[in-house]
Amino acid sequence: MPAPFTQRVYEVVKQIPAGKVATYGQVAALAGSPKASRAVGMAMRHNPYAPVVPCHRVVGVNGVLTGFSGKDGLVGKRRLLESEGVQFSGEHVDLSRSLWHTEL
DNA sequence: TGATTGACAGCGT
DNA sequence: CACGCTGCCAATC
Repeated sequence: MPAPFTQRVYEVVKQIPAGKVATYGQVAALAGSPKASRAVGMAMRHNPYAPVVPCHRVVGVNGVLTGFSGKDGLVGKRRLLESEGVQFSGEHVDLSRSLWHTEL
């Protein structure tokens, strides 16, 4: 049983709609700690709730697909996100169009 | 049980 | 505009 914070992160990430992405900082903030972005990454890496938690929809601060499952694997997930409707700009997500608007 | 690392983010130089 | 340092939370050794 991981920390309650991890569970909160899991619930937040779970709520990310298809075609959009959220940053670690955003998820961490919604989880209750804006500075716990690293802990969010930890939770995603271990992903004890996979595949319930779409960790591929969680990106870095600039929408950079960092981590996940290997550098090469990012390419495939990038296409997957595009299939969901996420707009990509080169090696990063177009946050201007596909950043998850949590305030809705 | 204690110390270090890790899928990050923000501010300063 | 690019690079470096610090702060935070959780997990692993």
